[in-house]
Amino acid sequence: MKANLPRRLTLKDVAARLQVSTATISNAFNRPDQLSAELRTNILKECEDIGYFGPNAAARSLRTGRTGIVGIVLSDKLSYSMSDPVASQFLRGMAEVLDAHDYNMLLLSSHDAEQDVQTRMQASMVDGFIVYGHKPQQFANAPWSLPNKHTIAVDSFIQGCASVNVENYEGAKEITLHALKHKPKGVAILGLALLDTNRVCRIRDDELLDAAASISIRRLHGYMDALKECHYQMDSESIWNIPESSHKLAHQAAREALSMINRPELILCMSDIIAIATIQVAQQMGLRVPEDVRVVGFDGIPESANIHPTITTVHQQNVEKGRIAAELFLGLREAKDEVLQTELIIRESCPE
Amino acid sequence: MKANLPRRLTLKDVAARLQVSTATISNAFNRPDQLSAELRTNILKECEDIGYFGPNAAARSLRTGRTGIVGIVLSDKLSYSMSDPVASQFLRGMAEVLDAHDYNMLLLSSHDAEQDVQTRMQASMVDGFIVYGHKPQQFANAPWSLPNKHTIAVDSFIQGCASVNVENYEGAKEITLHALKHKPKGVAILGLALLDTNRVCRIRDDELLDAAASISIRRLHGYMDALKECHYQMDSESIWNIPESSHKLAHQAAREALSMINRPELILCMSDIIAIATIQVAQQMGLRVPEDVRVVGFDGIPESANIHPTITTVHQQNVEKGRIAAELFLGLREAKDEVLQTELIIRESCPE
DNA sequence: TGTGTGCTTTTAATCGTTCGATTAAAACGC
DNA sequence: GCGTTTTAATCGAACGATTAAAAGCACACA
Repeated sequence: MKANLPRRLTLKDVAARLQVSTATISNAFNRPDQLSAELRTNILKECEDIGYFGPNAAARSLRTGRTGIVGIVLSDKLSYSMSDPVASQFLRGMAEVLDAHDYNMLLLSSHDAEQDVQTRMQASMVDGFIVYGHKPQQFANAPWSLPNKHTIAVDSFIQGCASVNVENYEGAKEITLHALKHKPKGVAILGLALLDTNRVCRIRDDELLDAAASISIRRLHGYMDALKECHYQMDSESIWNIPESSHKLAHQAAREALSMINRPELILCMSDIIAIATIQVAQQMGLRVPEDVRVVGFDGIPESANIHPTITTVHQQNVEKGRIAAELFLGLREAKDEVLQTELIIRESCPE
Repeated sequence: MKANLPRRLTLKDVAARLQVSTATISNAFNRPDQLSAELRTNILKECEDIGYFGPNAAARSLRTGRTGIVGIVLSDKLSYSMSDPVASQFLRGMAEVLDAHDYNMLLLSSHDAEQDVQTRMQASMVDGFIVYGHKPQQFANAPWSLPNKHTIAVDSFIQGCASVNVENYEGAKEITLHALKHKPKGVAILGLALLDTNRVCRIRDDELLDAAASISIRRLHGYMDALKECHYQMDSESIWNIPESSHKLAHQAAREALSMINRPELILCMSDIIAIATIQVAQQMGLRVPEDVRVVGFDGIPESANIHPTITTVHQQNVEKGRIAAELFLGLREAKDEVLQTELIIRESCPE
């Protein structure tokens, strides 16, 4: 079935047909100024006629040394649940800028095979990488060194690479200070991906150290410091770990938290998804939000303003984060560690 | 800053260092059986030492004619809102299979520039395409003809390409027949992307013809035929178009529908996202679901089982859809038009 | 001595472009 | 009509790998 295919057309074929050199055809596509307009029109017309769609990408890439592709490295979990609105916004911002500069995105999930990832990355046809939402330990060990392929870290730091982060610590601290004004009786924390496990569980303080670089830990520190400042004492009994931002898992944790003998009057959630799930659970249990229990989120996804009660949260500029990551990648802005400000948004789930 | 870079390493460098031919190095990576284990170990060690990560992808691709990349063509809207759980599941299924066969995914959004899309596709470094969620008219005009790059259509048909679809018509008809058993007084339909517009609006019958190939239209026909069988008469006053599956837009349409003078007692929603939004609006208006108004969805996303009331819906196997698309692409199954069965799931929002 | 047999390694011909250098032709200034 | 610059098209060497086919080699068997 393949035998009778007419072999892929090349520059040479077009050149032969038109009795000009291959270089001229190439120029017709890449440097319109190098040949007369008339000839160029002819060439393009001939190409269309015989079905030549333009220079072969692999050959061009070999010759020029660039691919026009950026590898998006997503953590295992993320790539399997792009439904995360936060990731989605980030992707949108990134796509916007990359699109405008004729870059395409190659999805690379940073698989289980941890060791393997550098090799797979190097083997892929890209000009560089934007690494998003990875486990910090994955890249932490060695200074980053894929020659000729520069890398941007997002929501994390990689040795020797520019990065984009948000004020996770500051945002978490600010919203906590806000929420504590009302002097809630007890406080619970529903954390996101604090541990390297797949189950919802409570957390012991000593388990946290190794993940010290992750955004979740920084948020946690923000919570804790605010609590300390207000003379609250947290026992680790009141901190949950939710492995990923899914409604189901968040429901489970929320139910546990709200079923404690001393039911907390404030629940600090590390994402809006978790906050939404928590409010749902509370309502199912006949609790009023915010009267009986106050809930705050993190991220500021659109949905947080659409449900009832609307959610008090820390807004982060995800789209902008994506744009900046792309611009850093493209060299459109000075390579350094960018930190985006967050904004406290006070809504119904935890008013003044 | 670039001057002192030690130039990228090649097969040749390794070969020179080890005093063997480049062919041997190549074989060390690609055909372990072609050389002695001992030599191979040496080679691999040397590569690691000097920092050679394996054959250059572009060169390999030029030589072999394949890239190991599949282009995922997403409609404009989709690529900007991957948060759609349906797309997310589909992607997961696809990624699973492709991953296992060492294929990577290149994201191509089928941009505004309609005409341009074929050219962009041909110019990209991929072995072929999986086209998902595109506007049918985009590919309808010409028979598909990118030489040597085969294409799989998902949730649609493209002339001359294998495809994966689900029983949109059948599923829609079945759930409607179920819902009508209870003899609701009035029926409203909240449709998804029935028209090529960005606004929520009601629909005139005559506007529908041109989009006849889309999955939404097939669902609509399912609804309508079921209604007809049960001697219901729909005026176009009761059909809404929601341009994309977002909570916000769905809220708007639901509010309009539920504010009609003759409030419908059944609302047929073309996605679970829309159904969820509709239920929220109903509850805000003090209506009970299903007592005052029954609501059914489509898709069967996980969330539909987690909210209250749980949603009666048409489950479609999105993950499986992704797997099949990937397998068709890889030639792992016979190329033809696959149609996946749907399953009616009866839950609280529209019980028996 | 010759020759067949495995197993390793090398030879050498591509793959389809790009792009700096080069030449030929045309245009310009005086 | 002669030097000089501009413009347009060509030349030819890479780019970094893959892969049949050929060659080398050690050994055994007749």
